[in-house]
Amino acid sequence: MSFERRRLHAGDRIQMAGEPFRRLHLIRVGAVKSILLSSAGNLQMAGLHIQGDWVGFDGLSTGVCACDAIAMDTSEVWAVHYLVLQKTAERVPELSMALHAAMGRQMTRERDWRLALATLPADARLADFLRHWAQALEVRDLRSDHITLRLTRAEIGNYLGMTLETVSRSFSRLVALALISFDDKGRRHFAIPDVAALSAFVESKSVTPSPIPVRQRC
Amino acid sequence: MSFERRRLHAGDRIQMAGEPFRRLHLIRVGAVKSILLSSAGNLQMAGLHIQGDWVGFDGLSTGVCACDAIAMDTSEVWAVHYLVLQKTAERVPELSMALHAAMGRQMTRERDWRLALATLPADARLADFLRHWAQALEVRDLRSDHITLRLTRAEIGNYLGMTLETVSRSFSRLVALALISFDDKGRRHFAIPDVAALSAFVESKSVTPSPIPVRQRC
DNA sequence: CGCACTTTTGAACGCTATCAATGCGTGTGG
DNA sequence: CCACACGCATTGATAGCGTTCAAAAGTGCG
Repeated sequence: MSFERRRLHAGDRIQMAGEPFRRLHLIRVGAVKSILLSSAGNLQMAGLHIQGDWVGFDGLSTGVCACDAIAMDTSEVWAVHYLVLQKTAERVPELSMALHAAMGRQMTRERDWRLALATLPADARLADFLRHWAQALEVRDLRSDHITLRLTRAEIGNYLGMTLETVSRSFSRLVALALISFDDKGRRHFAIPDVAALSAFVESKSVTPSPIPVRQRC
Repeated sequence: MSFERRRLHAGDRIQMAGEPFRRLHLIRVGAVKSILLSSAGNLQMAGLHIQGDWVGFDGLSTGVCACDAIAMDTSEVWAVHYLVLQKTAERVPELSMALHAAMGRQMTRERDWRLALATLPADARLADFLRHWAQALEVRDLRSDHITLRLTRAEIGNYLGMTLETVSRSFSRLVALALISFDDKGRRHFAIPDVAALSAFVESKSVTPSPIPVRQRC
């Protein structure tokens, strides 16, 4: 099976909304964001992907790429034609199952984010976002102590469903609580001194609107 | 490949959180809800599935079922062992690709819901929910004029990220706007006189917090 | 009929959006 | 080199939407 290895710079586009779906991309190095053009004509953050994630599943069902995918940093991705991957997977069950597992992971993550949006107030939502980002880096053996987020406040807010002002305020409050600290290098570089404390903060702020009674009527 | 055909009554459980992942379920008739036990010990609506949807993808990545899946109504599901499905898919590419397409659809839907939570106010969120539900029924050639939602206000609110009081108020406002109307049979039966009007309402209320400037810096 | 659960509606509070002004960092041209 | 402009980030004041607390009405079932 032939992977095409591509090196990318920040801003390079991996796929474009509207083009026919042919390839999947496995991210090896760096980070990629998916941008979706909403019906209202606005750009929306559709997803964030880093090392080990696949990009392109959005075209599987319709045959057309649904979103732009743009490198956020100097990156390396492996592109593979879906049909080739499919053919190979027929002979290599492990590959097929690994692909399924990757898709399952992505579904789970997407669902968890939906739940986070539904249950967390602004501060906790940002904290949860930063925590997951740090954890994702850690799992991949990347340095997770000093983190650089190559996103504007507007993009973060768009992803988290809050205004850029609220993002900024939440950052300030998290700093005030010493749950994060900004680097000298600018307001996009920060550190998480105590991940456990950050997690505890998220948990403590989690509220369930309309808790479902355990005593199920159905 | 052997599907096991199962008939279910409201409240019957298809899978249980924590049990080892072995089977996927294809819903043929009826509707199923997925319930997740959150870290705070609360029950959360994880997903809603109807005819044509697969249930069980949540176990793909970890090997363990993440949520309970419970029939909301008299239903029929086809259960299939994942490993058997996998073996069969090696011989039948169409099956493999259909499965991928189904997973892609589910991912897209999950992402769309996340965006809806991020951009729609309460009334529009409920309207969008009802609209999608009606459309899902219509696509499957089920009657979509008079709809029965076998969910409590608390469950709807939990799914949409709002309190049950707000759900109730939003229902009332949608009725006042004549975008929906309650049936005589109770407050869980309703009709959508004009789907287009409902869609227009959702669109009109859609606001993008922190719009991303089209002029991308990256 | 009475009880438990669900739904509706009201009033007050709090969180987040909105509008607005200021500060910061970078690149450009005088 | 500095002034300036531009985009991004921060912070403040105010308003609005949704939550919270509370009470009452509707629904289903033994």
